[in-house]
Parts: sequence; structure tokens; C-alpha cells
Amino acid sequence: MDLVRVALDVPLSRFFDYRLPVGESLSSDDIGRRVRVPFGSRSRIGIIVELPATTDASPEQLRPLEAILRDLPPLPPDWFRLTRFCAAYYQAPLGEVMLSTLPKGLRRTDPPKARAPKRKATPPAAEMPPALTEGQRAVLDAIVDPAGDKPASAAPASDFAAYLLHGVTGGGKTEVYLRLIERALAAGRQALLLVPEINLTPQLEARVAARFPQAGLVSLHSELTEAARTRAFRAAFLGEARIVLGTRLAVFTPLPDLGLIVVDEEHDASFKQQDGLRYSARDVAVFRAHERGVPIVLGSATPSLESWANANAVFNPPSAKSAEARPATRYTLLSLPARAVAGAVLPPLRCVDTRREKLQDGLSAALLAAIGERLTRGEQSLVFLNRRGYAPVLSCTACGWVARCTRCTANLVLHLADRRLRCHHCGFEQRIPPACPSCGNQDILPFGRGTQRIEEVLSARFPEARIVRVDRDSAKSRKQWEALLERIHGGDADILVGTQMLAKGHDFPRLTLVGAIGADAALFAADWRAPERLFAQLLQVAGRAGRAGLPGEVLIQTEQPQHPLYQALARHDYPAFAAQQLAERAQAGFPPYAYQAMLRAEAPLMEEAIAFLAAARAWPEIASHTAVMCYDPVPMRLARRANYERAQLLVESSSRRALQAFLTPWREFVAATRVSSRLRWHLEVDPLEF
DNA sequence: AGCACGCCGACT
DNA sequence: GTCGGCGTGCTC
Repeated sequence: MDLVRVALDVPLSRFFDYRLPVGESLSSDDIGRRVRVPFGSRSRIGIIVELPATTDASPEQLRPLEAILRDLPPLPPDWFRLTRFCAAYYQAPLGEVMLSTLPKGLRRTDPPKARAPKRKATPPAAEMPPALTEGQRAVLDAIVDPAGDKPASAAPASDFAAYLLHGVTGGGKTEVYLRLIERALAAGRQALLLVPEINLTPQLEARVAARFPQAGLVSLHSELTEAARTRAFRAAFLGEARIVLGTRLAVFTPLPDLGLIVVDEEHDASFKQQDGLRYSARDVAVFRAHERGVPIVLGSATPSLESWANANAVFNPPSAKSAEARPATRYTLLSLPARAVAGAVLPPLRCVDTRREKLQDGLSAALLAAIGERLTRGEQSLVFLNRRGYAPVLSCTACGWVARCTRCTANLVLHLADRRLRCHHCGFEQRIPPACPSCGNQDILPFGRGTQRIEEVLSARFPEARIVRVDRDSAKSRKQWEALLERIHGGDADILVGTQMLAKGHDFPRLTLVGAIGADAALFAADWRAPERLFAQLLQVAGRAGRAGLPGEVLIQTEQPQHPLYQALARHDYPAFAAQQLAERAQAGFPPYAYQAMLRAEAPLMEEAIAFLAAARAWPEIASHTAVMCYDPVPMRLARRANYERAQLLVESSSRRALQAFLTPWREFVAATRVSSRLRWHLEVDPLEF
């Protein structure tokens, strides 16, 4: 009998067998092809994974498949290996992984009538590549040249090499990427360029398109319409697009001639998917490069500490167990030390000690004076603080009442712009009460400062200044965000007040001052990754100052000017910061010196969530996994969110292999436990947030 | 995950 | 008398 084994998008770690309808025939070349099959009461799209000789399904169970879809070639073996790796490593069902990497348009059982794709506007004439700096030349010389045309299947000889390209913001990393892409294209290969968020890098897309007008560049990200995403995926899969620029989801695109992977801003947390399949696109990209035998370049001004340790032998743990010993370095470290733009230098960065003076509405005299100077000179200033809204706390001066979210363990944030109180965790909002709901006192006051309040303070202080606030409230939609950008670029703004939205990927030519306020909070956060993120964020936002010949200046308001983080930051000394952090991590046994996974549960009652985790921890075979440490279940820091009580259980090992060997059977055990329908759980490997 | 089937409360 | 709550079980 003709049997077909099919992967389906269901959370089950098995496949489903079907009969081949009479008159149809399949060969092993059809493995990887999409099929439409009956499943329960509906039809679904699946992927052929095997043509088995026998099946466990009974003859009555076995149903014929409905259609074999031949609109695309079968998904190739290297794509199978990639998705199989992800499923195994991230403890997710293979069918779910496979199907979730396809655009919706390829998972529809009722394919919409294909409209003729719009003709792509011809890009403007190719611009001339700029001359390389010495640093760029040296970096390019150090990176292995891709071999010429090589079919994906053959090729035991591997060009795999992983590079960590450390270079300051504006230091010319992009030009290095472009030259590498040029080489890959010249060798007849495709290039995959991954970026954290595509809407933050429209100018990168334009630049790549202008440099390689014939390469059929496609971009792939979640903001595309279903049809556009499907079109881009097809073009990449068919080899028509020679360059794919995309966000994390693009890492799964089948690319027949892949010859280069670049991950820009590799430290960025956006590469980690935070729901569904919780993968790290950066790590998946490294696996993919290794598996396909192609070079990969990870670029950042502030690399993740994981990558930095991988690129610096000195940070490898002293290896007792030789079986697990890392190679001296897994990545080759390449540095682009100076800014490429002629005349531009790193802006001097200074801490303003806020213990010594009385702040004026949260702003120091030094920062206010510096902003005043910029106004006089007709230059722009940026005030950075990572807190949107007017004030994080609204409180009664008489009885101590604080506006709290009823559904979350969190305070409501005052948004004075639209006179609302808002929960930043669940979206709950309400009007500002006219008096204290607890004691009736009329005197309820905002405490702390968000972007709205700083905007208000600055406009009172500098009434003549044009102030633009940029945060998720003022730039909700892409349209609003672009309108704000246009306003800023058009010189129609003197002072920018904003959150990290402003830190990423934008050049503001007349911006010469960056002030950071409220940064200290991250120094004492419970999350031990907070300093790493703070350093990256501050260095990134500092890089906005003085990029086009105008000298810049960065002021950081802090009560801890002697803190090693700020000391290193003032010297623009990422290596020193990384060394200090890695020493702490090694001491504490945190990643990258340990591998972790987190089991999380949420339920209406905390006891339910804890009980579930306790049951998971009570797995009988746990004792045999001696290299794995399983901690006690604890409530999460934000214990209640949207009326769900949340708890988590950390498992840890100094050996990635031992952790994996534990997780697979453990997950099976956990999945088999009966739970109430109100309880939701997931297992996350390499969690970033705690 | 969907989606069925199945057994107990408040409504036209 | 039925509509519908969500508990349990299955999907080749």
C-alpha cells in the first residue's frame, strides 16, 4: 500500500500516516512537499516527511490524502535538518515547528486566486561603494571567501566559520556586510541578512537595494501582508531573490544557494521569540551556517556576553570535563575600532552626579544648561529615559493609597496626555479618579517621571523649543512613527524626549547632545541581565550624538558615577565592561557559564501553578540526572498578569548536553500530566527574562 | 491546538 | 422543555 507520513501543525510529537489516492504516485523526491489532508473534521496542510513501508495506524484509521501541492519544490533536506534541530533543541513538536516557519499563504487549504505580482519598481542606479577604511579592509581580509557555485546537497567541504564583528555604532559595519554580500553574490550564492526590527531599518533596506539592484532583494518580516510574505518566501526559496533581509522569522527561509549569513545587532533581544516556539534566531542562524557550511558574521557594538565569551578564549570556563571542553574560541573576533565617517569621533560621555545637587523636576543643572546651549546653536538634543507615560505612580498623600491594576501585580501608570491610568502589562485602563478612592482625600499626586512629564517640564523650561516625544504612545502605528521621524529629520524639532525607540538605528544629523535619565534603576534590577541591556542601550543612544561632523556630548545622570558600568561606558570600553560582567557571571554560575531552561505555569490560583511545577519537579527519574540542578518553583516577579497567577521553575546545568538529555524525557513527562483547562504552561530553553 | 461528544444549570 | 457551560478525549 502507498503510505505517506505527514507532519502537521499540532502540538503532538508524532506524525500522521495517510493513504495515497489511486492514480497518484510519489517518489522519495517528493519528501518535503506540502499536502492537503483530512484531519479530524477539517482539512489541513501538512508536509511529507517520509514514505513509510508500514504503519501503526489501523486500516480504518488510515484516510487518503486530499491533494499533493506542486506549486513549489519540496522543502529541501537542509531545511529538514534545521527544523529538526529547532524542534529538538527547543523542545517543541516537529510538525508545529515545520509548519510555523511557512508563511500563512502556504498553509491555507483554500489558496486564494494568485494575483499577478506587482512589478517591482526599478531601484535607482547603483550607487558607488565608498572607499574602505583600513579597519574594514583588514576585517574583510580576515573573513573567508565563499567558494563558488556549490549545490546545497553536495559539499562535504565546509566554509563554515563564525565571526563576531565588534564595531562601534557608525563604525562602518554595514559597509562590511555589503562587501561580504557582494562576494557571496559574485560566487553565485544567496545572502541572508538578519536584523532585529525591520521598521527601524528602512534605510538599510534602501541601501542594500541600491547597491545590488539586480539581486532581487526581498525583505521578510511579520508586518508584511500574507500575500507579500508568501511572495517573498517563494522568491527566496526558488532562488530568484539573491538577498534576503529579514527579522528573526527569516532565519527559516529555505535558500537553495545560501552562501552567507549576517546577523546585525546580534545582541538584540528581538532575535528571541517570546511566545510560541521560543527560539533565538541568532543561535539558530549559527546552527544553520554550521550545518550548511557557510560563514556567519555576528555584528554588534555591544555583543551579547554569550557571543563575547565565544570569541574570547580567556572567558572560556576552565574545562575540567574534556568531553564538554569548548574549542579555544568558537568565533573569530574581528574589531572595527574607529568610526568610519571622516571627522566624526566618539562623543565624550560624562556622568552627572545627581547626589550633589537638587534636581529641577528630575533634570540636573548640567543637562539643562547643555540643552540650552544646543538651542542657542540650533542643534538638537535627545533626552532618553526608558519609561513612558507621565508618572509611574499615582498616590494619595494622606493615606498612602496607590493606583494599582486589579488584574496584575503592578501599579497603574499615569498618562496625563489622555487623562487615563493604564496598566503596561495587561492593557487595563481607567479614568483618573477625582479623589482618593480609599479615603476621599482630593490630594492625589503623581510620583516619578515618565516621558510625558519630562516633555512637560522641558516645555515649561524652554517655551520656545520645539519638543517631540517619541515612545510607544506617540508612535503607535508605523505611520505615526514615520511622521515623527520626518519631523525630526526635517529639522522641525529641537528637543527629542523618548524611550529606547529612539536609541535604535537612526541618524539625526543635527543631534549633538544625548542626556540619559533614570538609568540607575537597571543597576539594581532583580534581573541579572539588566546591566548588560543597560550598557548596550546607553552606548547605542550615545551613538546618536554627533555623527556628521558636529561634535557630540553625552550626559548620564546617576547617583552611582563610580559604578564600573558607567566607568567603562565613559571610556566607551565594552571589553572592560564585558570582562567585569563575565567575571560576575562566572562567580555566580550564570550563563554563559551555565545552561538554563525555564518551566512556567499560569493559572487563576497561585497554588495551582505552584502545584503543577511541584509535580513536574517530582519526576521520578530526576535523580538520575545528576548534572542537572532543578530549583524550587517560585512565583514570578510579576506574579499576577491579566488575572493569571504565574510561577516558574528553573533548571540548570553546566553542560548543555546534560541539560538537553534531561529536558526531552522531562518534557514528555510534564506533557503527560493531567492539568486543569485553566492552567497554561510552557518550557523555554535559554530564557532571557526572569 | 481545534473540535467533537457529553452531561448538568438558567432561560425563551 | 432547550441553549450552553467547559471537562475529557481524539486526531492517521
